[in-house]
Amino acid sequence: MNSENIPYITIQALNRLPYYLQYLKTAKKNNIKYISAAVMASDLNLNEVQVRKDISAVCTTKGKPKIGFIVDELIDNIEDYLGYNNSMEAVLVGAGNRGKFLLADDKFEKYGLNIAAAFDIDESIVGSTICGRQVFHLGKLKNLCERMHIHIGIIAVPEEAAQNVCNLLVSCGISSIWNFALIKLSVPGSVFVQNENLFASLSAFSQHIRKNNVTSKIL
Amino acid sequence: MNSENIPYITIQALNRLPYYLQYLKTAKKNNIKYISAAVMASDLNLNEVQVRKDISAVCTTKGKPKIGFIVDELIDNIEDYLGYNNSMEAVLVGAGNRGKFLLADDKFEKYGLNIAAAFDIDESIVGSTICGRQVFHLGKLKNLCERMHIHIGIIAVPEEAAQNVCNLLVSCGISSIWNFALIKLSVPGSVFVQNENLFASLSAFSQHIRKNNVTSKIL
DNA sequence: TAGATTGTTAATCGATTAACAATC
DNA sequence: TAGATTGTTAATCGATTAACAATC
Repeated sequence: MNSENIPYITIQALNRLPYYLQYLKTAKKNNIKYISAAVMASDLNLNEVQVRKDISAVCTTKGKPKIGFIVDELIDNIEDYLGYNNSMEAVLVGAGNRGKFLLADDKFEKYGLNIAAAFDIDESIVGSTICGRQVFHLGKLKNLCERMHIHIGIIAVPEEAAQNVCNLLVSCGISSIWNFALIKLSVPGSVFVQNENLFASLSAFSQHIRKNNVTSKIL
Repeated sequence: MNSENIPYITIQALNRLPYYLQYLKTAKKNNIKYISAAVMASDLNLNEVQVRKDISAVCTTKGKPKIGFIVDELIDNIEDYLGYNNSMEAVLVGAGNRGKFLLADDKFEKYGLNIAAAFDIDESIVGSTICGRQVFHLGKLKNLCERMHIHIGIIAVPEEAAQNVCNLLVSCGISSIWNFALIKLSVPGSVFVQNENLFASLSAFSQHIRKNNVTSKIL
């Protein structure tokens, strides 16, 4: 599938794809060859029509009445869509607590994001190797980005430093930024920023627990 | 604010709260005492009415025409809502790559989630201390949960192990689970599960970049 | 054939945005 | 007072769900 043909789907649908993929791979391991949208929906606690719509938006394979979808083809199609076979090179700024888990979890690489190198200014980290990636001083960022033609940057520094790091990345030719700091970055119009909020889900979790007074109910 | 009075708000609004909070704290540092919804909305790239609705859902403080809201009061109200002053004790299962960053980032504690201890079965990790928290063998889970009256569990193990760990947590009296594995856990009706999908945002990021052919445009 | 399952069009539901009256 | 800003009611927009015809 070339990138011109990738249809845009909603963020919500995109969020469901990793669950479909994990589910289908488990099914495959259990030697299941065919699967219906109804079964997937029920196992994943989703609406049946939603599953069918998501599949038809992302997959070229068609389901067959009475049979369903071919598990192998669904897996291939979703992996294609998510870019498994289309790895992107990125640099990570901030190799402290926030950034380290990006280097550690190999799922990120499987999802098509390959972190070429990490950068920091903390002398106690600079020069070390984390999960096979070297940590360089921030001063070396420009040289490496240009030499390796990297145009994706990940910001995993404290909020106070994020805008400055962002400016530096932009000056190094970075055109897409994945931002883990909780601020709205100012960037030129040509630069794309995707914000990540690690605390969103924690807030929802906390709210539910407090609301239901879970602790005091149990005690 | 006691937990009976916490109004439910939408997930979307909840996701915006951490941004409001970070923004307001920065404003406070810059000695800004009053702020209008319009200014907040513009700085955070949000709709003005949305900001006002979120504030009125979460805060007891009222804005004043021509003046706006008192920054200090907004901060206090949002922190109360998010449970800063209402810490919950939790156990973490899986102190490998996935789990470590939860121990490392002190923001989680600030958001009201205090991880009392971590558990694993990997003998190379068991017995070590990560960011001040001891890593115990999974066999000691029940004893600790009961002794410390802990009812919140975090699952940060591989997908294959997640359901078993979940069952174990439930048998230890855990009633709320924050699940980082990409599977739908089977739990008794009384147990609450919040799923976290670290790859959702990465998928959206990848989609945008591929769609826009950013790399090839630049090269 | 009968019936299970797909794929799509129409209806519903919920969140966001617009319009506007109230108020300092 | 005039005008900036709030808070709320109504309109819009978009995602989810329901209904149903097509098909193996």
